[in-house]
Amino acid sequence: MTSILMIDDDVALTQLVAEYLQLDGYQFKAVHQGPEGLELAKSNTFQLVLLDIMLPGMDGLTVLKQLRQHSYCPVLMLTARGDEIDKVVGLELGADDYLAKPFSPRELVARIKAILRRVELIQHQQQPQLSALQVNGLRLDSAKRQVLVGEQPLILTATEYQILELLLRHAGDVVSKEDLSQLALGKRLQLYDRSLDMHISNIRKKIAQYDEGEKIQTLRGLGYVLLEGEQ
Amino acid sequence: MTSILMIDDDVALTQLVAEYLQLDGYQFKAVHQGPEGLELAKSNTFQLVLLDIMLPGMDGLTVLKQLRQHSYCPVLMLTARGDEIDKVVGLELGADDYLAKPFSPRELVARIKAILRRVELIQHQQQPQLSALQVNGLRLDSAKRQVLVGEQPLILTATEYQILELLLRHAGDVVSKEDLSQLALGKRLQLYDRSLDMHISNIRKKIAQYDEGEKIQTLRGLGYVLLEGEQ
DNA sequence: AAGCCAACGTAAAGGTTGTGTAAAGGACTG
DNA sequence: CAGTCCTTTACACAACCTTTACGTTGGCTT
Repeated sequence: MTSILMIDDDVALTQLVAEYLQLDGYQFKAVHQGPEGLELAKSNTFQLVLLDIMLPGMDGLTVLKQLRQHSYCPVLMLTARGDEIDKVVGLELGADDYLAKPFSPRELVARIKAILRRVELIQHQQQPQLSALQVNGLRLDSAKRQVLVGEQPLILTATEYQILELLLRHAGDVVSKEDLSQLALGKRLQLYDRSLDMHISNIRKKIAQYDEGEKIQTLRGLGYVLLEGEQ
Repeated sequence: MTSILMIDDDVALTQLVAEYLQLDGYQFKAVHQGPEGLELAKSNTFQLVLLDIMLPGMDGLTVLKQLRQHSYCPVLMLTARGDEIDKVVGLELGADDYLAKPFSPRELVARIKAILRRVELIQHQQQPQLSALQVNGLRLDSAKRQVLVGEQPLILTATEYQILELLLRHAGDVVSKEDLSQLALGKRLQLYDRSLDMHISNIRKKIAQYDEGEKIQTLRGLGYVLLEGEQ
């Protein structure tokens, strides 16, 4: 059961959000004070925290900063309209996303799901027993931070390795460009941002030096898949 | 019991609509002021809202915009004749349909039923326990966003997949072209719009590569059904 | 039964959008 | 300040969706 904590002094808003998230099957709890929220968040019993920036008593950014000293728990910041600066600061402090008020419940749920899906990707990523795995002629050696094509080690940059590792660890699954960008490049995918495409292109080129077969398949509009050779 | 809220300052009209909808077995309530209607709509006790664009006090579009920040509740906009622009704006703000005044009760009821049916389709769609299902030689793997014919995976475009998934999830039921267009293509079905027909044609062609049997049956004037093999 | 017409099937053309990639531009490092 | 890496720019291309056009089908009228 996924539990979500909301820290916001707007009681009416928290009640509204409570309704929607409970409809979607989430466990939900709201508190209206910064310090109280911080304590609860630190307890690590919630999979996600919705955090308002404007809070009486203790600023949302302060809460975030202190929380990050204890916990990686994903945080979605809620900001009043036009707090551009706060957004930037929040993301730098380690917020996972931000959402400007007023927001639609639809949008909120979509953002929450996106974050949780990404967290799952990361956790899947970190399973140590999969430190070495082999797919379709590619061998990942995450201890050495290296990928082999056949016997040939690829000379990858740090970013290229991260992207390829992510794809390898989810071989057969579609990984969205949004997720790849956030997890490997550490930034939201912007319109007309082509850098991820370039990395993919470069990775393909390096693999193709040793193996002509198609490894990374493009799914237009969806993302990329690392093809498994045969089932 | 399905409850419908009508927000319209024309008292005579609301009484008329009340009669018809109650005859059809709907719970009905009318209010004549924007703010009051907004409060009621936000309470989520109604399955559908009929919303007049011309309202004293608070504009119907404003009501809609504010409602959408709190609720998914379906909205059918009522517009005075010739408010073409309003229609467009309303649909962009998230109205589900519009109906020009004066309208016949018969038409109103038809539109209401269409919207409610679509909402049910979507809800049915979202049931996660049905992530994998098999019908008549077709297997849906929604985790991988893939459909298999026998063992062969189909190479579908995003749109084709959406259409086929919708049909598969309602196998044995007729799905209207209007619904398919709105849910898979994201637009109302226009007169002489043949793009949905083309998608169906292409899907059939792709399935037929591996299985000659008739999967998608046309019901002239009604829509399409994904045939279940045997009962 | 013939004829009409609207709905549908689909090939081909048209237009739009996302992606591939070379090359140039920045940013950082030692 | 040279080298490495990441990003941006620019253009080409391919995939995709839609439109057009014409043929076919099925229901309805006369």
